[in-house]
Amino acid sequence: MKISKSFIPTLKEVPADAVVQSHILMLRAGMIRMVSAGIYSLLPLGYRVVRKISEIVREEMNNIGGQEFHLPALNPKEIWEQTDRVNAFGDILFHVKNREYVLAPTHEEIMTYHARNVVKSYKDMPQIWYQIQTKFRNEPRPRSGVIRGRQFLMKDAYTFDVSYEALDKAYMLHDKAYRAIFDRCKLKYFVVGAFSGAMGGTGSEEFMVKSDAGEDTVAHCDSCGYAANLEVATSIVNGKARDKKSDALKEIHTPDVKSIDELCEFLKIDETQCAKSRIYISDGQPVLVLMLGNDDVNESKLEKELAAAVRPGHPEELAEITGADAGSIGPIKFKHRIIADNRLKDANNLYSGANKNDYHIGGIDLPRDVKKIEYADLRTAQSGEGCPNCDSKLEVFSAIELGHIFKLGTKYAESLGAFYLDEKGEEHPIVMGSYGIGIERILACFLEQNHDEFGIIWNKVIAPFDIQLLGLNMKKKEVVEASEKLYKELTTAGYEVLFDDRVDAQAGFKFKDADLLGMPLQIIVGDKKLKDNKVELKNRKTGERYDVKLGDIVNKIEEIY
RNA sequence: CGGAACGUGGCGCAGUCCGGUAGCGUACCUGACUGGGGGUCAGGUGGUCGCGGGUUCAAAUCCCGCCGUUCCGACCA
Repeated sequence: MKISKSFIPTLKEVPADAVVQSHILMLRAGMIRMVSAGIYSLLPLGYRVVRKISEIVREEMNNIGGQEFHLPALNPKEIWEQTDRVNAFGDILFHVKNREYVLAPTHEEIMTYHARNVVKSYKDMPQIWYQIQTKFRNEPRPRSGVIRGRQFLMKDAYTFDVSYEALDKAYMLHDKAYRAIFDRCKLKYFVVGAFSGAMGGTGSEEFMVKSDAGEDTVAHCDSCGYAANLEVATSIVNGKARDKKSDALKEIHTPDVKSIDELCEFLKIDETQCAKSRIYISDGQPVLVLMLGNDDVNESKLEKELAAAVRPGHPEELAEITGADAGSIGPIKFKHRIIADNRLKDANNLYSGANKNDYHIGGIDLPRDVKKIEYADLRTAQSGEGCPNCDSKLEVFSAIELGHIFKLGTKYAESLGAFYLDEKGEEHPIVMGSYGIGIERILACFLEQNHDEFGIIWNKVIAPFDIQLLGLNMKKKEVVEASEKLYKELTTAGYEVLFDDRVDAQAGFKFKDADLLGMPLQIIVGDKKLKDNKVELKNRKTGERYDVKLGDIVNKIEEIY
């Protein structure tokens, strides 16, 4: 393709609205333009990449026996009411104003609609159905360019099986296909979900990429692959060792001491001698949560432990419940439920609040002084702590969710009436799985991982073109002739070539554009080297340059590409 | 939905406090020169200053309302 005849609007300056690297690069390289918040047009260069990514996804889905559909994005609302998902999605679901239609945010309903009354026998299964299609979600806050949009491309797949055992197989196939897809796209990714090699796992796995632009926080171990959302992540940290001798309880006057740090400073003690108190309200009842030192309470873990939603107590509530303000609260004489983090298990000689302003209590022996205490894992894991699966250290960072595979079960089959008959003629609901991949997210994640200060660095798999051919001075006849000839030769040899044939652009301009657009190889045709019958071949990633004789160019490319 | 910032030729910004000729860089058009890291010179095109209302002799500028975009938070099947 010749640049002089193409629509590739590159930008020299960084657009004010773009913050994350992938977004900046897509805008600067002329791949996308925003139409409205979270709504983007893919320009020709961007769409070429999206098509290449889609083709890889398609091949790997077909490899595991998937059959491609193309379903409507416009759905009758009635079907969504049958599964109660008009309610479940709430404001996220787009509604059409002049018909009883909704814009589909996903396609469990429609796929199940097609399966019901058609997939009637155990002989009809297994089935793997998928599509690559536009989804619509009224995100309250679109952000990070294409990473979180109101309209986006998703590969969504659905499996139909006779049993949970058969579903496990379908799930495994998708796990395999997803790894193949992300490997082929050369993404550095990891998998979150308790999938420790044993069959089944938890029934859900997320494929993620580390990125500051990510919206999830995860703990990950590079050496064994352990990965978990921070909401559930565990880590190995020492508890408070029990001292041989327990001191007696003693009340200490601690004026104006509010935080653990201030308490340690005031009493010249270590924070691991302190039990931090937090009051939460759950089901209208107060709960005292004790943490060792400055450990953070993980509210998700607490909610799981209590099997109910929690919220921190308001200042007025704290005074009413304990008789003291935050900073002076503790377990001694506390009249309600007490849960302590596992690090405090059976600890003694602890300092904590006295439930009396400006006083703390020392010498607390939990088994001796706090009879009705429960223990649980309530802390938030931190970088540098021990991996729960191996001897290595955890790292905590934010990440982007690229794909999700999920064992659905029979929920949709039951609510939409998709049943089949088994060998004995008995009726059962079809057992389903659901599997998604964000297509633009693959693109964004790739860019997050593959760029430098000058621009994009594509690999050959998803690059929009293999080669950018630069005719430096297109007013010189020799340069025009040589580069036009190379363009034909390379195209004939099967390479996709973006030919910078612009007459009015200076050499420097073309170099900058080529580095920004980032095709794996650049061929530079200038009159100086042409005098020796040579052109320059540049590797965008490594920066290596080769002077190559005109007749050898295809051979040289085959050698290094 | 809560907090904050911004909105001025295609893009990046100044001007707003203190009301009075819309400005700079870049891009674009014409011509000449230049031709290996976003080139030089000369001459040009292009703006309802987000929208609506108000104050005023006069509003990009002051006041009120709305809209849009971005960031932080909440939310995220």
